[in-house]
Amino acid sequence: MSTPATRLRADARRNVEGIRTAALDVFRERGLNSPLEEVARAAGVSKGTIYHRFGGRQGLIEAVVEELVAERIRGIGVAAGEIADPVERFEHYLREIWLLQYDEPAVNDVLLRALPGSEPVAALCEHAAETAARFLADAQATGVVRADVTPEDVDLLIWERGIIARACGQQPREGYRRRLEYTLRGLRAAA
Amino acid sequence: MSTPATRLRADARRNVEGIRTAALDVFRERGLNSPLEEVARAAGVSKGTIYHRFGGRQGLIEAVVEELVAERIRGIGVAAGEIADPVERFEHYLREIWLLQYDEPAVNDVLLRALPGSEPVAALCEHAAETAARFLADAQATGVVRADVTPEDVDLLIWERGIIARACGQQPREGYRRRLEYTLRGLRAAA
DNA sequence: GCGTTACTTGACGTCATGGTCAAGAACCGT
DNA sequence: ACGGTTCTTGACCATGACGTCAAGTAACGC
Repeated sequence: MSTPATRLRADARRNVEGIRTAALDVFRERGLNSPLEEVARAAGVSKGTIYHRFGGRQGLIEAVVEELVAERIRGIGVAAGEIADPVERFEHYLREIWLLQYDEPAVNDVLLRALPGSEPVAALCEHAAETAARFLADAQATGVVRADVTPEDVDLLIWERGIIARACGQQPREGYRRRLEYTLRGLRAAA
Repeated sequence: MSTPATRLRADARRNVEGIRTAALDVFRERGLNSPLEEVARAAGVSKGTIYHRFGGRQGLIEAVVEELVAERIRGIGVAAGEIADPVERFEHYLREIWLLQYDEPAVNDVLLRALPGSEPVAALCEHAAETAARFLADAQATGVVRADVTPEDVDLLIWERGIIARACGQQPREGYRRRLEYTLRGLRAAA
């Protein structure tokens, strides 16, 4: 949709942009399962137009996922990568991902792999999982993080947080954050 | 419904029992939000009958919640109460509740307070929360469990597990169990 | 300006769920 | 075995979502 083979008419271009913007808003607020009619209303078009322009929910998601979440997930990986201490790096990465899951419900719809068949989304998950695995291995090498934690455990801890954050509703961020630390602390080897 | 003012007709009594049994099955399998039509089918009656006999989902739940989960939740409290070591007692209680949440999806619908306005269900939650708080306080008194953990934290840790267990799907029990230990370990004070 | 074509609309069909109720079936006392 | 009463049924309405398409509207090229 970004560089169409045949140039779009002016109103169509306007609408595509409007829908993208509206989708960012609505998806941020309510997650990727929001009714498309909601997006349509916010964009001031009818839902038929969304189907025309994006082919349905999947296409729409793929059109906004980069701006919506991919950048931020990758940003966290990069920021963590700059931390020298492996344990701190690993824990910082996990903590930030977990907080992002709280702050952006849409992240969970991606991380929960709730969108089978979407190549860009799958790639994003893959990338996040690999980053986590790398950081985990480094952190375990120091002996501070338990050796019996598997990369799959980390994936699932992220998955679990996604489920929680999605259901979080009005839970205060501070308590959520504090409970993250319990799990993080539990990943360390006994002293 | 257990001791009706006016004696029920034979077919009605038969149906009430059939519906209760079917509800136990269906609720165990799919949680307390299963379509009532499902229960009706399993009981070999039509859904109208359920509305007649139990007044709707809420009434039906109240009619089975005792057998479905209350007994087991209380059982865990009692069993834990017999453990002498406060830390072990606290951890055992939490672990068993968490596992029950995995094993019986219906427990979560109760513990998640997803049934506003149901007195017996609310009482059950209350009881579980109080038990947990008591065990927590004892465990903290030994200095082994972090002093900054609040009873509300424990409530919410249980709540979080409920959300997770409910979404768990095909996740293997063993991994679920292992990840519980991370959190449990995280509740202990640093050594 | 005007015809052609791209674009948009919103009503429609569908599905899954919750809940209701008039009409018919089953039971029970006599 | 029959009448009155209790009980059950399943069609019915409502809601809220998805996805489609014929018909109407608006932009573009000339």
